[in-house]
Amino acid sequence: MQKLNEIFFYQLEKTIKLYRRYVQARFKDQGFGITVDQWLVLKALSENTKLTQSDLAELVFKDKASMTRLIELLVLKKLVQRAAHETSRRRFKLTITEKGHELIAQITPLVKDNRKHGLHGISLAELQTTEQTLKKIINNCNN
Amino acid sequence: MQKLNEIFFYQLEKTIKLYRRYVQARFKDQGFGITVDQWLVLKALSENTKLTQSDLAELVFKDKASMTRLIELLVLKKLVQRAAHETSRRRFKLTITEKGHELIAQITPLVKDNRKHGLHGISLAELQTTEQTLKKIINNCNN
DNA sequence: AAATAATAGTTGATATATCAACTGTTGATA
DNA sequence: TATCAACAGTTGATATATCAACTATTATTT
Repeated sequence: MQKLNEIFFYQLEKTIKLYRRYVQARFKDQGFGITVDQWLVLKALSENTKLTQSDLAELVFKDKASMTRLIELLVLKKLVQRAAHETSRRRFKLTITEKGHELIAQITPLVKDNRKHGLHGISLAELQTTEQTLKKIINNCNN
Repeated sequence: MQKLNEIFFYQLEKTIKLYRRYVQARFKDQGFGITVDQWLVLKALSENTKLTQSDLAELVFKDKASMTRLIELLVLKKLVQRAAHETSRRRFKLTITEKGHELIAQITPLVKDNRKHGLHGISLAELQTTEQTLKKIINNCNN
């Protein structure tokens, strides 16, 4: 069998973990007291206010229980508010607070810069091929 | 800013998480009572007996404390043995037990099949480009 | 050789993730 | 409309990850 280091999926894992570590370190450096996952949820919510906790869980690849707790944290940090849902008493209406919007505004340049830094020196063609490969793998794993 | 779904690193994360989930499910289905991380450690050890716990931690992107506990589990499962190191009293000599070797032999076909399944329909050229992209990202994150 | 720094690994505290069982609510259907 | 299934979210138990502080040992410096 191939050595770990030569295995494609090992490299894939290595890449995303290093990138996450890089991003998390920058978040910390610059005094943003949130995790990458919390950021993803915040960003998803800012794109679409109608997302339920279950939707969010799926989006960031966690289960509902984890999402309950993650959102509790965002609420504790006063970045997100939970309110009664207009039509369903099962759901919550999740809204980003003023403080949350401020954080998003402040962190966005950093986030963009992280992506740019991570993708530095990679041509558009390479990137597109890579995206295509990822899509195929995603498909393969779903059946 | 782009939507989450259009962001390259989000796709990257999605890919590896789905693949992991896929592999873990197959491990479970077929009655292999180990996690993907435990498998990676076992495999790394089978490639190189001289690896220390710290080496292993770095290899699978965890810290030393996590590795201590992961190895404890492998020892409990009687897949790995800890013994005194020949030259250093700080280290352990980690060896794979007979049972461990058997597990490796049994799980290897499944592992190979998983990789094949995950990469189905991807050309060699695509794969190589993708690997190159990953390497560049890894480099970018390390400085 | 003595002092100091660096290394390998462990431990306890804490954070987070996952699972299964649960509540309450809504949707479907008979 | 009464029944039952599906759904949204929570909770407690448990597993795992991470951090910081620690011990013991080995390597380096002076």
